[in-house]
Amino acid sequence: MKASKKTAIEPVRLTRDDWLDEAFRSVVAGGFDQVKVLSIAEKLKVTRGSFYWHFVDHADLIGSLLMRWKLQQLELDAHLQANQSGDPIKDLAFVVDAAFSQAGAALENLRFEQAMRAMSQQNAEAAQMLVEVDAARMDLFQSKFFLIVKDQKKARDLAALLYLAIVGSYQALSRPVNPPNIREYLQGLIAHYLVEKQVA
Amino acid sequence: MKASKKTAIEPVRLTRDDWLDEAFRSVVAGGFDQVKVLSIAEKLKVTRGSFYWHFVDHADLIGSLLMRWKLQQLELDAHLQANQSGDPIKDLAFVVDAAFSQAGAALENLRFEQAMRAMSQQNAEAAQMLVEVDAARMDLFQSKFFLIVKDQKKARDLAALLYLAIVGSYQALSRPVNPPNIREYLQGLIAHYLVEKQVA
DNA sequence: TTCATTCCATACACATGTGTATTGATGTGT
DNA sequence: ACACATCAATACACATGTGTATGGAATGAA
Repeated sequence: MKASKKTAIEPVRLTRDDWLDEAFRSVVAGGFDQVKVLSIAEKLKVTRGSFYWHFVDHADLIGSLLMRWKLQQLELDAHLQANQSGDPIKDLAFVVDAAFSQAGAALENLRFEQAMRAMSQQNAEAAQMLVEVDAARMDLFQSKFFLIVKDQKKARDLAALLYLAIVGSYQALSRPVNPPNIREYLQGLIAHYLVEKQVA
Repeated sequence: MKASKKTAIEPVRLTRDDWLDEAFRSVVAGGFDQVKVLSIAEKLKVTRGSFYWHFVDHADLIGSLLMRWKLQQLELDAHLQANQSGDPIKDLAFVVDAAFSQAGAALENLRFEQAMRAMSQQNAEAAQMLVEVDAARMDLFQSKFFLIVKDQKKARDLAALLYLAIVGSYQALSRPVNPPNIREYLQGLIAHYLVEKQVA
């Protein structure tokens, strides 16, 4: 009975990713301004001595968090772009579905992105990453619409309208203007108000 | 030479609104988390002794700021609703124009609203005010569209699409997906992609 | 002038946050 | 067993922020 203390909470050694995960949750809960080394340490049940071994400073944590998010989003976009079916309208519906499927299981990603957009005014690094991610998503939308309307300008217009509406719905989550069935809602708009009238 | 020091900056007594104005600028610059009594006092060239005379505490400042914004926005909405021309399409263009005219002279209002949406997750008071303001704006949009499409559901759909796109463009300001001529851009979308196809 | 009101300065106590330096504990290979 | 590397605790210095208590200067009314 001298070896392990047999505590219910095993005192595992933390990794850099453990800190990033917990920091992510802090951003989701209260924005980037609430990412405090001290409070995260408490949630991880360690002291700040651990943090300053895994990270050089606070800026290191934020920067790593941003980079991880960006790579994640670009990978997701590439994955969607690879999964092409024959029907562009079906693809668009699937993309919109993917954009909101995050809201189901983990709407944490939406909260994080909202926090990033709020911070992008002061943080040039975050602003730059949003530019990249937005551009990648827009290109995907545009490519789908192009297969329908056969016109790059029209395709870009429709892509911008749809994408801005999605971003807007991220901001207005659970409000009257943003019904719970926003996903089917936008998909209906694609089918009826945008696409059908165009091909007609 | 014993009376006034003849300093270039006259040492005026501040009002409660002076503090609110400066706090507003702080929100625009760095979000609600950057609204610090100390930093605002420096900008006003006074000490915090002044603040705690005009306000009971920090929460009092934030609450008053939110209330002032809400009343301002609802008044603006009512004003737009009163100025009805005969042509609903012209009215819609004017409303969109008004939504972005703020971005010209003072895009401060957009920054403030963005900060409010970011904070609305943690601040129930801010969330409630956004609900009211969003609803008022939506009603205005819907009433205009109804005069065109003569159908409440369709009108609400189109109003939601346009409003969410506007909110989205607030978030993506000065990014590739949001061209500088976003105003004419959306107005063109109204005229061609939405309205024309509907009445046809 | 006198006096009270209005507005601000100053000093204090307290809390929370970062960052560094040092020590301590827990493996892991040899 | 030993040495070494890995990870975390502790203690310290420092900065920034809120809130309170109290004194002081300017303004207006009597």
